Amino acid sequence: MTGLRSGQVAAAAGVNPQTLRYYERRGLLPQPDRTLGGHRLYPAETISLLRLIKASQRLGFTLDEVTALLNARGAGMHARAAAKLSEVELKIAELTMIAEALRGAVAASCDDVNTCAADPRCPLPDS
Amino acid sequence: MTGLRSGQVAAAAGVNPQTLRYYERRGLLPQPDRTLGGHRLYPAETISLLRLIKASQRLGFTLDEVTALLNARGAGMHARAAAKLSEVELKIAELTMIAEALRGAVAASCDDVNTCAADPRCPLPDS
DNA sequence: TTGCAGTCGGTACCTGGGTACAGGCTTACC
DNA sequence: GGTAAGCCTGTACCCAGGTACCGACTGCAA
Repeated sequence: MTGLRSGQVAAAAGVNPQTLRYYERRGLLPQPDRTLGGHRLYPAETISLLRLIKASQRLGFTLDEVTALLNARGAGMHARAAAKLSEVELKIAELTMIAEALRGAVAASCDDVNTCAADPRCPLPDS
Repeated sequence: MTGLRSGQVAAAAGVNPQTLRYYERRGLLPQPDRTLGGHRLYPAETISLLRLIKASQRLGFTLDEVTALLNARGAGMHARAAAKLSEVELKIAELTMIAEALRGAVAASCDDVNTCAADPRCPLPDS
């Protein structure tokens, strides 16, 4: 009966204990062993798995995508990362345009949105 | 009793009619005049106001921020745009690092997340 | 053996930005 | 004046990704 309790795992991975049960329901975490009394006993790898999930989220994957990623093997994984890479590149391009527009708004001394929007030099409406 | 009906305004601004009432509740749109029967009558400016709201959203402002923006005058507006600009620039920087990590993952032939995450060359866990 | 922290399952709630539906009224056109 | 389209209010629901609360039970140490 060895293993980590949910609170320990959650603290080690920097996650709310409720989130463990949530991930289990979503199929991101395998069902752990239990004590005789029904308390969960996690293997130590769960902590790195959680960190992997969080890292993938930071890479812009949704939980559904992470689930697919965790079940993927071989070229599937490769293709998904490549697909996500082009998504991220697209997003960077969009944000770059947005930053341009904002720089324009700052430079144009766009002081009052209402009047500025009426001004043809205002970059807001077309962005 | 002149003015535009909600359906006309919504269609002209490319917005769902329900959204007009939602924005009114949120304080983004002023309360319009009404017909004797209680139907809303919008001034024509409402259409450009809606477009301005949508443009601001595309610039990354939340509806709460747009509300504040619409009520702001002078330097407040300027400062907010500048603040949002640095937020956007930060986000671009984050996404750029993420793209780097993904390129790494693709290049490293990171075929199976589980084994790859255990591999010290895998860029996923630290991102 | 007692006491208390930790955990259990189930359910409800949160944020943001809307969208959908129900049942009734108004407006416009023929 | 009939009829259909449009609009009214109010309420409920959607998405993702959790978080909070409840009353009951377990585990562990003193």
